[in-house]
Amino acid sequence: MNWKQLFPQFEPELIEVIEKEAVQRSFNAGDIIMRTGQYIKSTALVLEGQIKIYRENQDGGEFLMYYLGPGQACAISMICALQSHTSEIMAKAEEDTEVLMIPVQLMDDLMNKYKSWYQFVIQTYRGRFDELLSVVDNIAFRNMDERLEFYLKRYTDKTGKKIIELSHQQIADDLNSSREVISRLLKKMEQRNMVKLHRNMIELI
Amino acid sequence: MNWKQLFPQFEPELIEVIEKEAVQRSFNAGDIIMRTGQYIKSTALVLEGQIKIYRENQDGGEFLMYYLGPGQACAISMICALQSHTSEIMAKAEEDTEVLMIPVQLMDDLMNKYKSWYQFVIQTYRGRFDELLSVVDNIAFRNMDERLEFYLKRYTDKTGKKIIELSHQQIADDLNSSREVISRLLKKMEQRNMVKLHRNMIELI
DNA sequence: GTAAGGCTGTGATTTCTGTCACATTATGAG
DNA sequence: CTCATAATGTGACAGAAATCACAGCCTTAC
Repeated sequence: MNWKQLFPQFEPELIEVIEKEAVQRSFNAGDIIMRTGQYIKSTALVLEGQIKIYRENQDGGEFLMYYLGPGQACAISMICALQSHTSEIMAKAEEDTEVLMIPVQLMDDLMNKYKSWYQFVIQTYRGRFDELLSVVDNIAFRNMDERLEFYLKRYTDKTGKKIIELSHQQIADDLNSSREVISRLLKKMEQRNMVKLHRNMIELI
Repeated sequence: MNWKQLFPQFEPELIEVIEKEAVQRSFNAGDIIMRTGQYIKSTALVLEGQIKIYRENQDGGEFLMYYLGPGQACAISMICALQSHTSEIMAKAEEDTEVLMIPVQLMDDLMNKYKSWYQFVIQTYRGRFDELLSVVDNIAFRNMDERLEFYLKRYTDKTGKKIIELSHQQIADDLNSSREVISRLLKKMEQRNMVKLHRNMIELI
């Protein structure tokens, strides 16, 4: 696939460098791409698929922070990379995913030489920061019903589809809640004609 | 005061530029430095005092995200600045505060010309991002008692003092909880010999 | 077809937190 | 000193959400 279309803002010289230095990798749905505590050796540009960025606690609870789709990059890996820190988050392929791995060592150089890369990094930071802010807003100020609605909306916004292919358990995990609670809330939403429930699938109306 | 000591990593040329272009401003304890929705015209370097960065919801709830002390800068204003966005957060002087305001227009230039500035921005991003992450962790995974302990610990870490001069109400606001809940939890902590309670003051043991 | 296992629905119960109501105590202004 | 006000203590209750228990139901493998 022609990855350049996903990053039209990149200048030709930058594209050349990336083509020369970056490595394309594939992940299957469910693969862990990065785990907490692991050293970060490269920054990933997403070409295809979806990557789920989440936080894990000691009891195995997974808390969704955001998704990365085609044309996006992991802000954390860019920051960590620049100072060779370890990862504070987990990244998992939600679907089969293609990424372009750019070695850490290049970061500084790219930042200095290519305006379009610099802009991209800044923009990525800002985007992720804003997403984190809205996550904080939600858990700080909202009840589970509103958080669930936000979650579903974000999911469909991201994928473009009105169909959400997730079990109640998966949603509960992402929201750090429990399956029963999510089931009940979804039932209420169905009664209010906001969704239609099927097995492993929720239809937004 | 000699602000350069606070930023020893800055190169001489950078210091010169800042001295020429930046404006020093004072805020009194309680002053709002920036509010949600406001345009950002400059980035602030904190010289003295503490600035509280928080998120406000429609009902007036204030949710503390983190503090900025001497030698630190507002990451959000750096990001917003670069794209002339509006602020997503509130900033309030917790104590009497001195800041150095650097006009937005300079940002790009500083980033390109001064390695030490670039490093500083990156480092600031990473620091704030990490703080936000631990905030998310806390509200997502922890109960109020643990969040309170974390809050108190963070406060003393920040100020270096073992004395916390806040009313229960103020703490409740920061944690988006209620005064009674905080009072009760503090009482429990006192019974477990973790703190001593006084009026408008908590002593950590 | 049938058995097993993964989903989903639902009631009962408990825990945590927020809210209301009001008592008590400390502080500072006059 | 005295009173007004702010801060704190505490009981009672309400609501949201977590947990437990279990019953159907849909797939898939065999």
